[in-house]
Amino acid sequence: MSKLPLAFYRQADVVQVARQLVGKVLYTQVDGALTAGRIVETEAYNGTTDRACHAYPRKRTPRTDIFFQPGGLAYVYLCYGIHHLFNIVTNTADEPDAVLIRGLEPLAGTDLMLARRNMQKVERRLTAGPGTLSQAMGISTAWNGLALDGDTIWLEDDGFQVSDLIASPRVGVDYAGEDAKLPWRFRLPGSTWVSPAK
DNA sequence: ATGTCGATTTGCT
DNA sequence: GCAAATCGACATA
Repeated sequence: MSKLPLAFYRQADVVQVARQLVGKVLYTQVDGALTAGRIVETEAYNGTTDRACHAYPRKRTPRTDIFFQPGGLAYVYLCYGIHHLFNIVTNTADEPDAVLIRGLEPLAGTDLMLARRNMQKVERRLTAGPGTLSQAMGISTAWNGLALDGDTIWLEDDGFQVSDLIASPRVGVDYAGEDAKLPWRFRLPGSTWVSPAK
C-alpha cells in the first residue's frame, strides 16, 4: 500500500487526474476507526474554462478560496442543505481545479458505514452517489480544507488495474450550457457502486 | 437585508 | 414519477 503523494494531485490536467483517481482507495479514520472504499466514479471540474465549476471563471470568494490552494486538499460543500459533497482540489496554486468523487465500492469498516447511514445490510445505496458516500465515510463540511496526506482522510494506490473507463457528460450541470456536454464523468464499467444517475 | 437556487437523496403517489 | 427537505453562498439592493 502506498499513500498518494501531494504531487499526484498537483498535475496540471484535472481531467487526467479524474481518470487516474478511478480505482484508487479512499480512507477515512475517525477516533481510530477506519473506513475504506474503492473510487468507481469521478467528475472533473476546471475553474478556468468550465462554467460548471464553482470557481469559474477563476472567481475567488470565501467558498472558492480553497480552489486556489495547491492540489491535495479536501473541498467539501453542502448541497441542497443536506448533502456533503467531497471533492479533491487539484493543480498548482492559483489554478482552480477539482475532482468530485461520485461513487465508492465499500472495502473496509462496513459496519461503521452502515451505522452512519442507518442501514442494516451492505447494498448499493450504501456508497453509490456523492452524498451517500460522504455520509458513509464520515465526511462533512467540517473537513473542508484537510490535506489528503494526513491521518484523517487520504488515498492509496493498492495496485488495482483499471483496464477500461466510461467517459460521459457530468450529472446535474445543465446550467453550464455547452460545458455540460463535456465528457468529464468517468466510471468503472459494470460496477454496481456507481451513482444512480443515468 | 432579502431572494433564488443548487455537482442530491428519499419517500410517497 | 414527482416533490420535499434544508441551509448557505451568492447576486441584487
